[in-house]
Amino acid sequence: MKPLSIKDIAKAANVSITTVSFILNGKAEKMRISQEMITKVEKIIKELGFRPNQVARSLRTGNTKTIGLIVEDISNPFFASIARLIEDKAYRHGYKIIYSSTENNLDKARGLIRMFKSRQVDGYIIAPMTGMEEDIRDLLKDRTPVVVFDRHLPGLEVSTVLVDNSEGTYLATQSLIEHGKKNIAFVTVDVEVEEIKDRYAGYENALKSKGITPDTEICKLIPFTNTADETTAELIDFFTKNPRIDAVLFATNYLAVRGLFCFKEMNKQVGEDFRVIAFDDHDIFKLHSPNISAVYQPIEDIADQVISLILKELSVVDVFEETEFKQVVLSSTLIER
Amino acid sequence: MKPLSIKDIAKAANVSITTVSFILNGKAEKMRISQEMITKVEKIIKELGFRPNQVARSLRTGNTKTIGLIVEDISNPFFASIARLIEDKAYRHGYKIIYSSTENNLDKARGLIRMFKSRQVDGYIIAPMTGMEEDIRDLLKDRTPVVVFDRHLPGLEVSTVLVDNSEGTYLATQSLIEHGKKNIAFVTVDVEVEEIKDRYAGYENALKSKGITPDTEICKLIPFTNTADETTAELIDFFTKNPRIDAVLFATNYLAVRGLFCFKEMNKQVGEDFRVIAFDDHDIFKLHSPNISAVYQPIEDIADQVISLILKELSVVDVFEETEFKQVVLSSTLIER
DNA sequence: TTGAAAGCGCTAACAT
DNA sequence: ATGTTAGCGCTTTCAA
Repeated sequence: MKPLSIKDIAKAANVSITTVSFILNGKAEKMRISQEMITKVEKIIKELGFRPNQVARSLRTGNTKTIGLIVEDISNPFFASIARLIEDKAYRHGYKIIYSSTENNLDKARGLIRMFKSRQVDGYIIAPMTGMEEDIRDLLKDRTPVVVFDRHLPGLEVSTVLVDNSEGTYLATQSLIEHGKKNIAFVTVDVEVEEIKDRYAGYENALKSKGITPDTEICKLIPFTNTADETTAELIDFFTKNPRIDAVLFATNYLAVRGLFCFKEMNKQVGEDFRVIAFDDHDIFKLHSPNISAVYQPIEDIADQVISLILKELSVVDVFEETEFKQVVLSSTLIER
Repeated sequence: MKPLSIKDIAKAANVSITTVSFILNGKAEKMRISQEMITKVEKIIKELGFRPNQVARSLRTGNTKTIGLIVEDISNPFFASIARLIEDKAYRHGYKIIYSSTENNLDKARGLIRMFKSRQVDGYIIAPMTGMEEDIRDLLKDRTPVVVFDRHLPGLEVSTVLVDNSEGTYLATQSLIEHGKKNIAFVTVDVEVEEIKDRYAGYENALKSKGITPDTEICKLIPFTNTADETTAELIDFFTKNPRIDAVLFATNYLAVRGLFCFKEMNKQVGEDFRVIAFDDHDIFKLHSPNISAVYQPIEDIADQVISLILKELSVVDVFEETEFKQVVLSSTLIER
C-alpha cells in the first residue's frame, strides 16, 4: 500500500513525469501543454487521489510552506487566540504553523529556533525574550523572514508588531486619578522586557503629569516563576501590609486574576472605593461583580499585522532587494466598566 | 551563505559522508568507527554548528518526527491547555506538533487530514467530528498511528481517550437533587456527538434514578453556530419563560460562561436558591460570587494518555504486528464549591 | 573500519 | 509540446 508518486500518475496517463509536474504546479499554460492533456492528467490525479509528497517538494525547492511560531506559552489565552487567528490566515495562503512554547526559558527558546531551522521553516513568528537577539539576527542574516510581536528587543532591527504599552497604562492610571484615587498600586512581573517596562513607564508618567510622586512601596514585583498560589499569597501579604492603597493597576491579565482571588480571600470589596484595572482583557473581568475595567489589546489587529508582514516578507522573490523592517504599533484602549 | 551540508563536514574532517552520517545517528559504535574519529568529527560538527537537514532526512527515512494535531479550536482553553501539554511531552521525544483548527467544519477537517498526509506527518491526534470516520479509517488502513480524544465516533475502531461524560453529569445532577432541586434545567449544544449525548444521558439517568421524569421543556439546545451574544439572548429568553427552574446544569464551560452573563443581565442571583453547575472547569467559576461548582475533566491525564498512546504506536517497528486499539476512559469529578 | 553509490519523490534546466 | 535527467541532503546497502 505504498502511496502514489508522480511516477505512477505519469505511467497511468502515458506521459512523462515532467508533464505531470508542470500540470501539478500550474505551469502547464506557460509550457503550452495541450488543454486535453491537462484535463486528462487532472482527471487521473483526482481519480487516483494523488497528492504530491510535500517533503520531496520541500527538499527540491527549499521551502516547506511552514511557519514556526514561538511564544511563551501557547495555552495562555492571549497567545492561544493569536495562534488561532494566525493559523487561520496562514492556512488560506497555503502555510502551516508549527508552534512551540518557550516557557520563558532562554535555552529552550534558542533550541527551538535551531530545531525549526533544521526543519527548514520558511519564516518565524516570535514573541521573543531577552537573550534571543543574536539568534534572531542570525536568521535575518540568512535572509529568513522573521516577525516579532508582543515584545520588543532593543537594538534588534526586525519587523515588529506591538501595542502601545505605555499608552494603555497611562490611560488606566489617568482614569484612576480622575476617580480621585491617591494611592494607586502597580502590580507587575519581574520579566525584564521592554513591554513590561513601558507599562510601568505609562503608570509613572501619568502620576507625574498629575503631580503625584510614584511610590515604590506600593509597586509590587511578582516573580515570573511563581505558581498561582504563591502569587496569590504574595499579593495578600502586599495588600494587607499596605491598607492605604485605594486602587490597583495590574500589568498583566493573569496577575489581575490572581489579584481577584486575593481580594476574594481577603474579603476586600472591589468597587468605587477600591478600583481595579487590568492590562489585557479577559472574560472574567466582564463577569466579575462589580465589573473590572481593562486595557484592551486588539488581538485581531495584532494577528492581522503579523501575518500580513510575514506573508509579505515570504513573498519577496528578489533576494538582493533590501528588506525594510516595518514597525507597527497598535493602540491599546481603556475599557471602562 | 548556504547552510552546511553533511558533505561539508565530511570534507572538513577528511572522511566520507557515510562516516559522518553514522556518527550523527549514533551508529558509530555499531559500525566500529574508531573513538578518535568519532571525537574528531563531533568536534568539527560542533565547531561549524552543523545541523542535519531534517527535510532530506525525512524524505529518505520516510518519517518526519511530526505529529498532526486537529482540534475544533486551538484557542478554546480546553484544547489550548491540552495542546500545551502535548507539545511539551512530544518535544521531549523529539516530535514537533503541527496543529489546525477545524472550526467544526467537516470539509475543512477532511482537508486538514489530506494536507497533513501530504506533509507526511508520522501520526495524528484528533478531537474528531462526525463525518470523519472514513478518513480516519483510511489512515488506519495505511497503518498510520491515530489517537482520538475528547470525542468518540461510534463504530470507529481507534485508540481513544475520553472522560466519562455521563458520569460527570450524573454526579452533578445527583448533587443538585440532593440539594432539594426539583426543576433542574439542562443547557446543551446541538452538536451531534456521543460525548454531548452522554452528558445528557447522565443527567437523564440521575433524574430517573430519583424518580423524577425528565422535562424536555427545561432542556435547552443552543446552536453551535451562535455568536456569544446570540447565546446570551437565547438563554435570557429561556430562563425568563421558565421561572420555575431552580437549578441548571450546563453541558459545556463556554455555555456556562454565557449563562453567567445572562444571569448577570437578568439580575438573577445565583446561589442556594438557584444552583448552577458547569461541565468542564474554568477560572471564572472559582472567582464568581458565589462559586460555581463544576465537573472537572482531568486535562493533564488526558494529555498524558494521548501522548503515551501515540508514542507507543509510533514506536511500533514491526509493521505486521496487529495494532490493538486502546480505549481509555478517565473519570470526571464533581468539584462542589 | 571506512567509502562509493543508489535512491527517497520531486522540480526544472536542457534536450528534442 | 513533451521527455530526459541532474540533483536537493540524507541514509544505508554493499563493497573494499
